Amino acid sequence: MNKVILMGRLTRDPELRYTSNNLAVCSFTLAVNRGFAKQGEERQADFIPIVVWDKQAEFCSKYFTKGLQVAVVGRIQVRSWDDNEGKKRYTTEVVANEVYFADSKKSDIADKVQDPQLAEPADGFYPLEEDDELPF
Amino acid sequence: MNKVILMGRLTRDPELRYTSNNLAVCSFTLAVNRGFAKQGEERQADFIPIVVWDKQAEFCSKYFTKGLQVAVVGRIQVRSWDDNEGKKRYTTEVVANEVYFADSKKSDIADKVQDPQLAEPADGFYPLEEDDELPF
Amino acid sequence: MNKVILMGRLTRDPELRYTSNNLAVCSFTLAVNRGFAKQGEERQADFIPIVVWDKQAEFCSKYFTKGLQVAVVGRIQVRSWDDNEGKKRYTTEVVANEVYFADSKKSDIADKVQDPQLAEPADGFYPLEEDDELPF
Amino acid sequence: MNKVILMGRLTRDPELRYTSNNLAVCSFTLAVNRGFAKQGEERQADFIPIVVWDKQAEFCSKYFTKGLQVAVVGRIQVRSWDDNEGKKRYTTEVVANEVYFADSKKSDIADKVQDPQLAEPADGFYPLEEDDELPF
DNA sequence: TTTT
DNA sequence: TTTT
Repeated sequence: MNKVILMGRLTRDPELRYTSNNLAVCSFTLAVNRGFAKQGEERQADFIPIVVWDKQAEFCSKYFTKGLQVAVVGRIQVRSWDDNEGKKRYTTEVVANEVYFADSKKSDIADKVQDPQLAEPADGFYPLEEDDELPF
Repeated sequence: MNKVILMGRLTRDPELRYTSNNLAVCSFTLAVNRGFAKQGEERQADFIPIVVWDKQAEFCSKYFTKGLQVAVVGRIQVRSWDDNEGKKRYTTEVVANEVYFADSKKSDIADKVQDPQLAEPADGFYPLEEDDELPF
Repeated sequence: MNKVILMGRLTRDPELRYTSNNLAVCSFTLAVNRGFAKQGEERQADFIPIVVWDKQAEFCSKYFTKGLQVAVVGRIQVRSWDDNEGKKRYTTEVVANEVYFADSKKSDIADKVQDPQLAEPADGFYPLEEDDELPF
Repeated sequence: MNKVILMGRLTRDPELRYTSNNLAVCSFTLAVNRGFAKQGEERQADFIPIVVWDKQAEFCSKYFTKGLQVAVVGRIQVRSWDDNEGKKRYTTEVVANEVYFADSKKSDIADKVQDPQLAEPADGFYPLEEDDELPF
């Protein structure tokens, strides 16, 4: 079991790319605030990279914008890679398989969108093919 | 482990009451929409009763109103009681110990509220005393 | 958003039935303990009804037994029905779309099971047809 | 909102340390398997670093061992630091505030342990003091 | 008894 | 590199 639920704001507009296999991947960072502000201090936040695949990727790319408050459900993924000195590095991101508007005005969209594909979110363990590597 | 995360809208203004022990309890119902709308159909929803205790109860009572979109984290609780024919009945509710605005405009409040008590949410298994029965 | 994560023990062997549409449905109750025991007291528990559909239903029926510790991920569903006096009654259950062994010995099974269908859990909002009513 | 729920096995015995402020911190890595095995392939896993504070830290250090299956609830935390070339690096971990045995035999312990302190898990935003930096 |  |  590997479940993550986040609510936060996009730090930038999302980026949409395609794998060599022509599968859509959308990426953005969520600023997730921690608790309430302390007297005289700014609220702290965690900046968490999110990756979304396929139909959901296109949905995010179309409707999400910088500053928008959204909620996502997904799983934590830890990828390892070698830096240019040949040292092993680790990248952690949240692979989201459900995305929501957490914003009054925008959440009306969900009432209008009727793409049946969107009603069946890709499951948490997306069946990536050998060549469906992340394009970044 | 017993964890529930919901996002939905209040079907009415919340109700604030006090136990005989003078502990605040706030209750409301969340309408949680299911997936996306089918062509020509209305979106379906689950109507889920929420209970919040103590400081958080007063917070909800103060800031939450009918129609507002909010998110809650809590646990499922099943209470049994006897109806007037002496038959055992079951009531299921979500006891929330974290509450959030899922609404752009209202979520500004979190940046301004500085009650340190609110920064330490009551934990999921609230140490209710013998006489801290639900007042409803 | 409507997300539930539970870990607990089956109070009985699960029951497997089929809808008129021949879709498998498995149901059981999870006893989910609350926190730790108080001195001299028994641990309290919530008894939460679980419903599982399709392939996952058959999986549960095959491998789950009374007393086994398992974990489930799903959503809360509130169904209304009329009792024999014509009064509206409400039933709350958790519709699980991911199920796990939370038990050392049994969790080995997951290493051996290779049904690709099981790797793609039905999503949270199962597309029930008009006649896929719960058979109970 | 920042919620993580994981179930997996410890890759090593946990490590217990103390901050300069004498607060206990326990750290370990969870191997969380992804879905089911593919034909002829090994199951893949994510290796996720976990941090636990205070009473819970001492609990984990006492009862958790390499290979044990456990479940945790917490939040994702992203820390930044400067490497020895002065480059900004990011470390992601899960700060757990609830820990459970997901293992038949060990979960009996929870029935016996009666430390009231353990019944009140530290909340997700632990009020770390200025000098309660992670000791690693 | 239900929200947008 | 960060959001309100």
